[in-house]
Amino acid sequence: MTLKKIYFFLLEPYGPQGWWPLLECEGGNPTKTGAMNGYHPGDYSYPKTDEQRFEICVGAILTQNTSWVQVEKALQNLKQLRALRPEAMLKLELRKLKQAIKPAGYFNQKARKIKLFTAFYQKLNGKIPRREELLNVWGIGPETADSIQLYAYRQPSFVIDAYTKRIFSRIGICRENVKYEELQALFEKELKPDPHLYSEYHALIVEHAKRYCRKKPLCKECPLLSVCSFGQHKSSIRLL
DNA sequence: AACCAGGACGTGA
DNA sequence: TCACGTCATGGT
Repeated sequence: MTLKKIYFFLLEPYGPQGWWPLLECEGGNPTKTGAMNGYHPGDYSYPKTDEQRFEICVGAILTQNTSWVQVEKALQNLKQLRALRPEAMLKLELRKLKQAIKPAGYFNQKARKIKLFTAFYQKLNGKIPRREELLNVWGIGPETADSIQLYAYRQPSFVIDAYTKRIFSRIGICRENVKYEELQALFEKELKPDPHLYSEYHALIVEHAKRYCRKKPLCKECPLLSVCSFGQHKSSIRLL
């Protein structure tokens, strides 16, 4: 009940976020960050094509510990090179790949990760990968695996990230060093396994963390002020 | 001019 | 298991 209530507390002020952002989609909205056209609020029917699915996977790797604006630039470069398809990506010279994704940082590691993932992706031949399979690919950790599951394949895996831990530990629901699978299990227990709900919730969490629940939080006008125990003495509603 | 961003891996205790 | 160092660019 608590987690579902918080969901609506976020949805009301922010509205549907239109994740996962794509380079382009019909009737998409401009990003808040860059000049892309890929947010599609309220439309959960993406990816519509296999190219979009692959683009989401690559974006999920590129955005590891990196802001999305930088990832947009990298994706644009890859698009320019026509490399946002598995076959082309595997053929692309390693140094050209590194050059293209340089804006997103960690380009040595990420180039290798993308190559390895692409080989894995191609072997799937359209099948949906299991979470364990994804985790066995070098460079795919829990968050990236769940992002791919949820946004590329519409599987009900709840994505946990640093923002999720920050927000929900401040609220008082968990501690700040809660383990990934532990917090994920809580969300997946409290919420029905609906990919639309999971997608929207995670996107809202990111938006909320950027707007109010920053490192230095802006608690004054926070929409969650009434349910948050941060900096207060009110009894916490700790579930973990 | 530090600090941070939609993490993951390798290492040594 | 776990804490810590490393990877790298660009925006604020």
